[in-house]
This record gives sequence, C-alpha cells and structure tokens, in this order.
Amino acid sequence: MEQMSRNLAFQLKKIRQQRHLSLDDVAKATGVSKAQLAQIEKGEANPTVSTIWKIAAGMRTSFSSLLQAPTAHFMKYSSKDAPHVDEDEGRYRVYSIIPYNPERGWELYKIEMEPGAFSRSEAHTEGVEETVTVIQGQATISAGEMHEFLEEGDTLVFSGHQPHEYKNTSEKLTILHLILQYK
Amino acid sequence: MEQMSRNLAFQLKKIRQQRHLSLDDVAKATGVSKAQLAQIEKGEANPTVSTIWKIAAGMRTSFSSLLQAPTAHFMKYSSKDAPHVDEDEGRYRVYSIIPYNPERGWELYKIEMEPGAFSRSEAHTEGVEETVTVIQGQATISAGEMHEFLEEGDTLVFSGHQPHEYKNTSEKLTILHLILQYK
DNA sequence: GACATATGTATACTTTAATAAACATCAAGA
DNA sequence: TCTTGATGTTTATTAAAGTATACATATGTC
Repeated sequence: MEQMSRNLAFQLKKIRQQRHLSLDDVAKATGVSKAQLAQIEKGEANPTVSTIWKIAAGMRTSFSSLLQAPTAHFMKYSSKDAPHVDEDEGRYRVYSIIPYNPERGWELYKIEMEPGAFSRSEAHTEGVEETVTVIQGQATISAGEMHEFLEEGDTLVFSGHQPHEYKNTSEKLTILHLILQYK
Repeated sequence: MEQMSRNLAFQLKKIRQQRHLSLDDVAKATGVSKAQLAQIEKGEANPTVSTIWKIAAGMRTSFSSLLQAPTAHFMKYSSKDAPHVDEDEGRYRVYSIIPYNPERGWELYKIEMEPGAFSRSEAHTEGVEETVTVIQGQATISAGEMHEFLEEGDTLVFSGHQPHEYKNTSEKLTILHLILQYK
C-alpha cells in the first residue's frame, strides 16, 4: 500500500531538512533525480528497491530508518466495508475488522456463530498465535489435544500451528474477537 | 544495489518453500504476478515498494524479515579499484576500502599522509563516530577542543559532529585506517 | 502409453518509475 | 528595479517494472 510511501516521504523530508539540504544536494549525493525525490517526498511515488537503496546509501542511513513509520496515526476502520466470509452454511461468519499489515504484524477478526455453529481450521504456518475473546455467548475451542470452554469475557491464547476448532455450544448467538499474530 | 534484491530473493523463496507453496499460490495470495515473483526469486527483479508490500501482506510477514540478509557472505574488496580523493595538494590521500552500505551502517577508509600533510573536516551530521587506527607513522588528531598524538598501533574514537583535523607530525609517510559509523 | 494436472519458464505487451530539461518562484545584492 | 543564483515544480521522454498469455517440463493416474 501507499503506507510505505508515506513513511518514506516523511523520513526523507525529515533527514533532508535536519541536514539543511536541497533537493539538488540529495540528488547529487544519492544519484536519484531531483524530480523523483520531489515525488517521493510528496508520497506520490512508488520507488523501486534500488532507488531506496541509493537514497539510504547516499544519506548514510539504513533501510529500516527510512521506511519507519513516523508516529501514531489516527485511523478509523469501519465495519461497514469489512469483508466477510461464511462457513458452516452461513452459520459461522468471519468479518475482517483490521486487515493484516506488514508494519503491524497482526490482524483482527470478528466471528459470529449461530447456536451449534462449527468451524475447523487446519494448522497454520509455524509462529501464528491466536487470541480469542468471547464478546457474547459461549464457545468451546480445541487446539490439538487441548479443549477449553469459554464464556463471555474469557480469553484464550493458543498456538495456531496445529489443527483447531471453534464451536458454539450455547443456545444463542456467540460473538468472538480473534487476533492473529504472525511472528 | 542488487544486494537487496538478493536478500528478497532468498527470503521469499525460503518462505515459499517452507510453506510448500507454488508460484501460483503466492501470486494468488499476494496479487503479484507469477512472472514477477519468479523474477524476484531469481534476484533479477527490482521491485517497487508496493510490490514488496503486497508480498509482505500476502505472506503475513514484515518488511524487515523480507529484506533481511540471509547469512554471512564471502566478499572480497580489492584495493585495486578503490576510488580515492586527494587533499592538501596530493599529500593527503583518502582511499575508500569498503564503501557505505545501508545494511552495514559504516564505511572504511585508508588514509595516506605525507610528512606534514594536513586535513580539516567540518562537522558531520549528528551521530557520526570516527575510529582512527594508526597503521604506520604518527598523527595528531584534533576534534573540537581535544587533541591527541597517536603512534603506530594507537586508535582514537571520537564524535564527528564537530570540526576535526588530521595531521602527520612525523617525518615519514603515515597510514591510517578510518571507520565512519553512522547512527 | 496417453491424458490430465500442476509447476516453473519464456515472450509480448502495457503501465509506470525514473530521468533530463525547461519552467516558476523567491530572496538577496548591486 | 533589475539581475543573479538557488530552490522546488512541471513536462516530455526513455527505460524498465509488472501483467497476461503461451510454452515447456515434469509427475502422476487411468
């Protein structure tokens, strides 16, 4: 996404201004054209790795510091446009609340389960951790050989590298929040 | 440089193979074309940030882990093709032994000073550290208000954010190794 | 053996990143 | 006021990133 372009925009501009350099100076030091640098600082560019490399090298800085997110944002995610997927004939519904983002490293889902609804997931890749909180209702969660019954307010954390199951063992609609954390 | 492309090539291939995915799988998960992914894995591509973002997001991984250098290399730098710059009418010569590299964060120079040769540097940007080792001869180094006389085998470390001077106070050729470290 | 499916490679094309040069803007200094 | 120089912006062109499609090569399976 253009998230990264904005980070780069911010960091480059910051470095350039801290060092009191003009676009021409930076162009000369990095070998990247002035026009392109201007575009990058405006966040209107989608540079290649080699361009970023040239900037990092010329400015004597690192990739990470160039691509670092500046500070906290103020970002609203609306459940209106949250995409969702159904399972178990529509009785198990998964809504993506916050999609995965490489900077963040995790994603957030809301899960709605009709009474008796059931879902089974195969083992994810190594290093995935699931954190489930029961917002409403009750659920039984199994991972490998372990089983746990959860009520409203309960939270379970488990490693997702093994097959696991979600089941609504109550008589009413159960709502979960699921955080998937990737290493 | 294509250093980064190689890191990306290695890391992507590693992830893909660890997870037993085909290029088509990754293409579908990331939204990046199979052809481009193949190129990237061969290290023959120079992807844009948005492409890397798509890969990181689709693979549920981070930028840093994708761009991480895999393991130690085995890389020879020849002093033959080391560029050099002269000062003080050719009596102060600076050879770049290892050029700056964003992954490394520092660079190495060799400095040759004829007897009496002299060089003055303005303050560098904040966070630069200089490490000077006398390989041969003697030198007097000043940084701000501090002065130090160095003989063969001596090393001096100082902060480069103030004006500093190098001078060969001996009767013979003095050779220094200079490491410039950037924060 | 012939067919089907899956996987990586090569090729033709479209889109766009990157450059270079001209242009606009502004602040000294004569 | 009129230059002059420095700085960022705009525009036209070129170089290459990215896509889509077709191709080659296996690896089963009937």
